[in-house]
Amino acid sequence: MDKVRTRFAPSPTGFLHVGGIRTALFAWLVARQANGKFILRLEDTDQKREVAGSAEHLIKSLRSLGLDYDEGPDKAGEYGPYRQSERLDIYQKWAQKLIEQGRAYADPYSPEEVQAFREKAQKAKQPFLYRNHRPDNPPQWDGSQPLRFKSDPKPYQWHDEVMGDLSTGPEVIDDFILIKSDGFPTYNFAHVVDDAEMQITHIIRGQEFIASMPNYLNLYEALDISHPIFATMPHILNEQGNKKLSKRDGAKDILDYIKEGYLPEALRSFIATLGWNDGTEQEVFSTDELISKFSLQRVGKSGAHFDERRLNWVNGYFIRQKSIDELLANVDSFWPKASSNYDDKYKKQVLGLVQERLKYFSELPELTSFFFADLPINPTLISGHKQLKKLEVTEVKQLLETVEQSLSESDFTTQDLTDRLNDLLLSTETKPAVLFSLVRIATTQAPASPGLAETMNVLGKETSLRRIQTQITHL
RNA sequence: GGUCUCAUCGUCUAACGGUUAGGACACCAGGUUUUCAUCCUGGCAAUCGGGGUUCGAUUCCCCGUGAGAUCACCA
Repeated sequence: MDKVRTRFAPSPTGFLHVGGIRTALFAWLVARQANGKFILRLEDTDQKREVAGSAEHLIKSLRSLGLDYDEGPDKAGEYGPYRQSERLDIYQKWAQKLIEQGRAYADPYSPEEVQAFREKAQKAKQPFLYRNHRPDNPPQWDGSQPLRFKSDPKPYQWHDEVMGDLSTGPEVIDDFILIKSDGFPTYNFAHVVDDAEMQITHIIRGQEFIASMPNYLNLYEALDISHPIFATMPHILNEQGNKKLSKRDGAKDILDYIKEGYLPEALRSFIATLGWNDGTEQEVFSTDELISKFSLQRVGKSGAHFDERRLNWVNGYFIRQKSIDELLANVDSFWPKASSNYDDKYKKQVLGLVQERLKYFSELPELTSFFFADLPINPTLISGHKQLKKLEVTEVKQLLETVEQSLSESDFTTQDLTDRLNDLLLSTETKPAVLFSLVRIATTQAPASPGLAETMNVLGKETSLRRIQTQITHL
C-alpha cells in the first residue's frame, strides 16, 4: 500500500469540541501507527461563516492535545497550500476538465427559482432533486453562475472501515454544486480534489457526510480518480444523549479542558476509548499504546455519550501515575496566588500530599490554599461537626492547649507528630474523630485536607502552632 | 416525509452461535486511627419488542419500535 496519509480538515468556523478532536485523534493515530503523515487542511471556502481567529484557535487546540501534523497551513509540505482559499486555481483546473467532458454545467436558475422547485417537490411529498430540472441547453459557464455536477445516478455499494458495507440506490445522487457563484468550491468538490491532490489514503470524518457518499463516489468516477479508504465516525452525543454534540448545545471547547488542567494524555486516552477499545479489559491507555493498538475496525458503530465523570476519573488516574517532578511542571499555572512566596521544594511537598485527590489542576487552589496562607477562622467547621459540636467551649480549649503544649516540644517530623498525636489520644481520653478533627480544623480551617501529621509536617512548627493558638483565641 | 445508519447495566464498553452476559465510570455499604481523596472488599444494575433459522441466539434473517444523520450557492 501507498504510504499512509491522513488528514484533519476542519472549517475555521469556531472551536473544536470533543467530537471534532476525536476525529482528529483517530486520523493522527492511523498516521502515526503506520509511520505515515498527518495533514491539517483548512476548509475555508465559506467566507460568510468564517470566524476570525478560529484557524489559530484550531491549531492551538491540536497542539495542546499533542496532535502534531506533518503538513499544514503553517507547516509547508509538497502538497500545499493547505488552505482551500489559496487553492482556487486548482479547483478551476479540475472543473474545466469536467466541463470539457460534459460532466459539469452552469446553473441558469436563480436561488429563488431553485427554492421554488424545492418547495413544489416538498408540497408533492416528493424528495427534491435538482437533476429533475436539469436545463436542456445550459449557458456557457462564465463564473457568475454556480457550476453544477452532471451526475450519473446509479446504485452504489462501498466499504467503510468503521461502518462496514454500505449501499444506496440511485435516488440519492443529484447534480450538486461544484463551484459557487462566488468562485469558491463547495466542500463536496474541494475535498475530493484536495484529497486526490494531496495523496490522502484515508478519509476519517464524522457521519454527517455518509449521506452524500454516493455523490462523492459518482464524482470520483467522473474525475477518474480512485477513492481513498473511508472511515466514518459515529457522532458523540451530549450528556443527555438526545442529540449530537454541538457548539450550540453547550459542548465545551477542548481548549477549555486544557485550561482547567486536564492532561493531554488523559484527554487522548479518554477520547479514544469513546467508541474504541482493544478488546481486552484495559480501561486506560498511554499514547504509545494507543498508537500501537488502535484500529479503525474496532471503532464502534453507535454514537457514544460524553460523560465528564469518567473523564475526571481518567484524568485523576493519569495524575496519580505522575512523579512529583512531572506534576510540578504541569501545574505551574494553577497554584493559588499566595504560593508565589514559596519555593519548589515546598510546593513538591504539598503536591505529594494532594496528588491522589486531584481530578484536574484547577482544583489545586481549593485543595492547597491553607498551605500558603492562614485561612480565616471558620466557626462552622466546629459547630457543624457531629462530634465536636457536643463539646463545651472550655473542653475544646482545654484540648487544644494540651495539644499545643505537646507539639511545642516536637521536632515536627511526621513520625514524631504521629507519635505525639497518638499519645494525646490516650492522655486526653478522646477519640480520633474528636481530637484529630479538632487539630485538623485548627491548623487548616478547611473542610478537607490530607493526613494530619503529614499536613503539619509540611506546614512546619511555627505555622502549625500559630494557627492552633489563633483558633484558641477565637473560641 | 424520502434515504442511510445504529440499538448490551444510568454512562463507556466486552463477549469466532454454547459464559452464572465480563470489565470500567457513577452510585450504595463496609474496611484502611479525623475529614476529603486514594486503596481494598462487597452490592445495585443491561442484551428495545415480536417473529423466525438453529439442538442452542446478545450474536444470523425479517417485521416493528426507538435513536441519530442527511435531504444548502454549510462543511
